[in-house]
Order: sequence, then C-alpha cells, then structure tokens
Amino acid sequence: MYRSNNCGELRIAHVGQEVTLAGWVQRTRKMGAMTFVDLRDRYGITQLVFNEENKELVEQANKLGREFVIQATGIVNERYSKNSGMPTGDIEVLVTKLVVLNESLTPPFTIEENTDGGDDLRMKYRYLDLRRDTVRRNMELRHQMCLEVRRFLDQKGFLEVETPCLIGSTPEGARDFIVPSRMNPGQFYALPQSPQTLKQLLMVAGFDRYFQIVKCFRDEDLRADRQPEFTQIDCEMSFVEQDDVIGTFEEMTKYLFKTVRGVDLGETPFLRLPWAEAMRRFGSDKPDMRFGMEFVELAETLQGKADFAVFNDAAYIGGICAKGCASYTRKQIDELTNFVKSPQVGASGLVYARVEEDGTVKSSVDKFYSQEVLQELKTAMDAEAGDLILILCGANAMKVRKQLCELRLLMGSRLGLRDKNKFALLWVVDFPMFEWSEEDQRLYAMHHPFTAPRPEDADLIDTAPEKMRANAYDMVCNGVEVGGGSIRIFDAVLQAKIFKVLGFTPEQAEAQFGFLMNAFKYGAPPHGGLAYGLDRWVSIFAGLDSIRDCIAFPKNNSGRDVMLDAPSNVTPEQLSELNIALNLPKA
RNA sequence: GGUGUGGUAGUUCAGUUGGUUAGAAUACCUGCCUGUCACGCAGGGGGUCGCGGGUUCGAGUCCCGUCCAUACCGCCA
Repeated sequence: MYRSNNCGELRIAHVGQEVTLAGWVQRTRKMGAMTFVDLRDRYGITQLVFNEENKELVEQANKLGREFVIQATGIVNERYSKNSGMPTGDIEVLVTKLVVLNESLTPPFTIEENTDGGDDLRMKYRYLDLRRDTVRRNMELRHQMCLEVRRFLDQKGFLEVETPCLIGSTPEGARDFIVPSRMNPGQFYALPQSPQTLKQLLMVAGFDRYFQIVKCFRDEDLRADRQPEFTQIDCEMSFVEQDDVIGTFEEMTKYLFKTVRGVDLGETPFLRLPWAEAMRRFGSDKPDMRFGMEFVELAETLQGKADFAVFNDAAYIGGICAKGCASYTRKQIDELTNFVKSPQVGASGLVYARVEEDGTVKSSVDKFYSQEVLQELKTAMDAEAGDLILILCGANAMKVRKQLCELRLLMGSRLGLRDKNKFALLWVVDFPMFEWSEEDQRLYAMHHPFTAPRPEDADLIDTAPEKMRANAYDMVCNGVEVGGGSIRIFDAVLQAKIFKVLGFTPEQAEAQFGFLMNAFKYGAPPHGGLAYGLDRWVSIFAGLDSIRDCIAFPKNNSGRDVMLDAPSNVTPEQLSELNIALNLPKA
C-alpha cells in the first residue's frame, strides 16, 4: 500500500494517527535543524515536518528537489502556527519514514496557480501544466459536466450510441480530415465533422432519443475558441417539433447551470429572438445579452437634414448609446475611431456626439447639423446628459451592423458590462435557409442541407427559396454560440428539392447522400435535434478566454501538438503501403 | 492566404539616440538559520539576444528575408 490518505483530507480530527502519504514535492523550506516539505497530490497539499529528533531524516529531506515523488510516513500533529489559507492548514505530518519513489528534473516552469510559464512552454510540458490546480480544476469541471449530461439525458430516456470515426467524405461544409485506406487502395475515409447523418439514421432505426458525447473534426484554421478536434454533446429526438427540442434542452441547460455551476436560471423560458431581429438590434446572430446598448436606426433622424453626404448617401446609419461616456477624452475617442477603422472591423469612420451636462449635444458633425437635429438624435437614441452616442454608417447595411456589433462589444467590455459570472441565455431562431455566395454564385445551406424549412415557408422552395426561413435554433450564452440544431427534413422528395436548390445534380446528391435519402424511403420518422459544443460550454462555466485550458492536450494555433510533435513525417514504407506519393512544393 | 503583436539567462521580462564587460526578478547551486508556509540572510553559476543576410568603424537595437508563437480577418454546411 503506497498511501493511507491523500494530501487533501487530513484535519484536526486525525491528530495522533499514523498516516502514509504519497505525492509530489511542491516546495521545501529549510530552517537549519528542521525542514518543511509541502507534499502535493490531486487532492491538496499537506505539510510534512522533519526535525532534530531524527537528523538523518532531515538530511534526506534536504536532498529533495521540486516534483520528486515521495512517500512519507508519520504522525499527524496539530500545528504550532496554523495556516488558515489551506484546508489542511491546522495539521502537519511529523515524518518518521521517507522514501523517494522517483526523482525529477527541475521543471521548466513553476507548478503554481500563477505559473511563470508561457503558453508555448506549458503546452510542451502539458503533463506538468495539468498538475496545476487551475488546469486540473477545469478538467474536473469538464468531467462533472459530462457526468451530469449523461445523468440528465439518461433520466429522459436518451440512449448513448457510438457512431464511427472512420466515415466517408462530403465536400459540403468544412474541410474533412481524411484517412487513407490501406485495404482499399486510392480510397480514403474522412473523420466526421459531426455525426449528423449517422444520428439521423439512428432515428430511422427507431432509436427515438439518442445522444453522444463525441469528438468531431474540422480541418479549418484555429482560433482561441476553435480546435481541429473538439467535443460535441450530440442529441437527436424523433416525433418532435421545435418546441419539444427547445423545451428539453432548455431544461437540461438549467439543470447543468444548477448542478455544475451552482447558478439558478429560474423558471422562465429563455428569450427566443428571430435571426432577422437579432441582426437588426445587435448586428449578430449570437448577441451578448448581458447588456443592452441596442442599435438605433438613424436614417430617418439624420438623412436629408444637412448637406452631409456621408450620412445622406448611406444605406444604413446606426448608433449606440454608451452611458456615462461623454467624458471620454479626444484620445479615447481616437482609440475608438482607430478600432472601427482597423482591418478586422473595417469601418470607414466614426461619428460621435456627446450629451453635455446642460443637455446640449456636441458632436463631430456640428458643422453640418443644427442643434435642433442633434436634439432629435438625442431623443432617438434615448440619451441623457453624460452619454456618448457612437454612429457608424455605410453602403452595406449588413456590414455596418457587424461593425457596430464589434463596437458595441468593445464598449460593453469597457463599461464592465460583460461580467463572467453573469449569464444571459437565449435562442436565436428563424435563420434563413440559404446564404448566397458571391464567390461561387450559388446558394449554400446556412445550417446544413438536412435542415427543414419552417412549415409556413415550405412552399417557397419552388418560387423563392432564398426567402425561406429554417426550422433551426441556436443557443447563445454571453455572445457565444454554445449549441445549435434544427428540425430535419424526413421527406425524400423535399430533401431532393433542397439538394437541387443547392446546385446538386441528382447524381451528385445520390453519390454523396444516397445512403440517407435511401433510408428516408423506409419510414423515417419526423425528427430533430441539436448539438452543444462541450469545450465552449466548459470554458464559459470556468470563465476561460480560450477553450484550450479545458482540453487536456490541445493543439496550438498551427494545429500542432507541440508535446507529441504531431503531425509528423511517416516512413516511405508506410506511404508505399498506402500507395501514396508526396508532392510537396520545393523548399 | 492576409493583418497586428511578440521572440534577449531554466522562466517571466527590461534593455534609452546604434557605442565599454547585455541587466532585474524568479528558478537553480553552495553556506547559515528550530516554526516556516511566496520563509529569511550571504554568496555563486547561468546568454549563439529565434535563424540567415544587409547597412555601419561598431547591431540585442536599423533594413530585408525567413522560422516560431499568439490574437484577429478570410475560412469554420
């Protein structure tokens, strides 16, 4: 037996007991004739004491280095001076026997809450990084999240079914990771971007309520909140309409907030915001609703009121009202201007108007507009003394809204309105079915090609498909899309029409999705579902800026695992066996 | 594919207008210290300034290229 107790559980009640602990040396403090050692494991830290009663032991202890793995036997003592900062701070273990189980090199960064290691180094030595409380707690949170998901869905009658990782490639959507097949020369599997079609086949199979906590793969560029492999909580239900799916997963969301995060979201249903309204009021299909600062359309207020071409020629003029920001200095305004004009936002300029203490409005367009018009602006913006009105405009309403959205989020952050401990959940519904691609001169499915239209829009498929709205829904939390889903098409005829709109010939549709359309000919039930992004969800619960810290072994920005040094080259023999020849550009 | 930021001691960073032997903190090593808990004190070792080229009497510093990291845009049905 290596240990009788762990390093986090000993308390004053254990005083007098002989215990054996095992763990890692966090730190040693040598005081001459006596030495203290902080011993750490998953559960906590316990102080070991070595003193003059056994000089040999003190000498042994003085040879311990950081992260040595040791086993210590001794008697639990009450401390002379207690440390209220740690759970085991009332006791210590007076060591009578010390065994070094394994030595350690000096770690390249400190294994502490606030490590001195940079991200790169932490990833290279992730197994050391995972020893840190903060990272380990994220993994524990993730575990608890999965546990509660399974508990909830099991209780609701959902069946967890594993679907394969080696499936076929479909060119729609994200790039696939592909895997060569040795036994089928020249042919490739693809890793699933999501088990979408497979779970629909499970519905045809009559599985009724399915879920899976499942890895998905997309070969696209990474971001702080995007990894090439990520985990979905993937769900599908039969004989349901939108309200049934939304109701079930709203309940699950509240359950998870309560059990995992200890937050009561209350009984009221989440807001359901139609996509068009979300775009109009917030310029985003995933608005951060922790704060207001809604867009106000100002064309009526400002156009034709002065000889100011910037506004008069604009297709869209929108403003937001930043409460209490009238005191912004010229420098601060310039910062905002530079922000909106930066390449990632792309606005051509920023118009601002301060509401002074006496109620007059002082703006950057004073030489064009009379105080009378500016007062109308103040009224339209519902602005008060001390507020700052920020206005963007342009020829493309959708683009300006997106720019204004960025500005709104920035101002929300600056005003401290995006509290990580506050949660604003909503459903965004009624997405357009299709999105026009200028580049490819064709329609693309906004969600995916299996999404059903809203029933009242179904007839538009033959006349005006671009006007169809989808029977789809996204769950948004604090400006992050945490999940999304839809009611699916279960009628082979409608599915064929959708493929046609998407520019597939019947032959192409058959080649790529024949298995699904064929299955639909054998009694497919009405069905729908949704998928949550587990990593994003855990990072919201943990208050993280990046999903990497809730993934045990994440990839870096270039899609590399710097610890494993993957991806890597393979031997010519391996390539030969797969009938693959490399065709790399000359260096 | 693009834009911004960064790369200097094991680590996190500073390094002025281009100028003597490149610094600090921390970590590490040695010694002292019986109540520490970020222990303290004294001393010590530790550098291909990412890499390549250029300008210059002289480059960590300026220029060009390149690699790596990171945030974002494109992309992510």
